[in-house]
Amino acid sequence: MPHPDATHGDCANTTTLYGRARVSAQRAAIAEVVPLMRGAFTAEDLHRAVAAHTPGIGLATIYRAIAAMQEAGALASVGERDGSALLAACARNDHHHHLVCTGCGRVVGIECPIDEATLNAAEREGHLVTSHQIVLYGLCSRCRQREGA
Amino acid sequence: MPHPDATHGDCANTTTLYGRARVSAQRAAIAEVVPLMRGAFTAEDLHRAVAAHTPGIGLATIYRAIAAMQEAGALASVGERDGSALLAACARNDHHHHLVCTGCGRVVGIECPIDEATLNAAEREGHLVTSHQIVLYGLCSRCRQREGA
DNA sequence: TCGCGAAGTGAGAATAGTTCTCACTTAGGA
DNA sequence: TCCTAAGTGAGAACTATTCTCACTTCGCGA
Repeated sequence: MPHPDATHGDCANTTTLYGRARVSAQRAAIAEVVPLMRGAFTAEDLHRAVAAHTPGIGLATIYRAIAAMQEAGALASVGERDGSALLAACARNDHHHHLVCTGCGRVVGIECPIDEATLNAAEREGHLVTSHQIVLYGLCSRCRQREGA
Repeated sequence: MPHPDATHGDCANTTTLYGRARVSAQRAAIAEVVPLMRGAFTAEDLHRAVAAHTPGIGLATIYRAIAAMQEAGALASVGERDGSALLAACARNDHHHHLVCTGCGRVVGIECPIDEATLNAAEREGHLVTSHQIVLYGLCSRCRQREGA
């Protein structure tokens, strides 16, 4: 049951997040919360966070919104924690990957670290690479500074 | 209940596959089947294949062996299919990654496609990369030839 | 050869993340 | 105002994986 007084539809942000999918009040609420999530989060984390703003929102709605956002490239899966998928919001729309900070859990978007030439090495072996999935693990700049201090 | 007449323990192959873990008859049977698996496979696929040689082997045993082999680096997770984890046998022990062929499902071990210099770019932004996980998707040499033909 | 403790096993119950179903509501175009 | 497609909440269903339990086996020292 979409909340009657929530904003929806014409929000520029949400159209980016959901692609061409219809944007209801619930999805708009989710779209507002996602960029505020710190680091990688699970579907349940997101449900809790959204429910704080929009009480009564169903878990199924969360999963449906996640699927729509993943399809639109606004959300990425960056591994798993305790058996549930870890998600991260994508602030950028271009081709990029993620660095998951093992210190604070924050997820940072980074340039694609695959060198074209190196990628061609696979081609020299006869393979044709059409897509790839990369997750880097390490320390973000903040945690690194904190460790150094 | 380990099968009384199965070989175990002193198989050079299995010690590589399981690291320092104890190698029972069941695990030896699994170790024999894993290299024969074509392409990526699920735990259930492996269970079926092993059960053909060793009837009655439990699914829990399969999962335990998978965990041991992953720890030993003999088995890698290369994504998922229909909600279950996709696994691939690692023929090599050095640092490498996998190309999952979208044509035949075969998994090929490939050199790490991350250029040191490019990886350092993340470092220039202040991040410290300690590990990474890469899966490439595309066509293996065989499928590419078949498509070209 | 025996005894002992650690580790592996099969069966199946338990857990939990995710998906599906259903009746209903809403958006938006004609 | 209708009509249709799509979204919603609730909760059941599904299913991959883990856990528990009683038992067996291995490895090693005496």
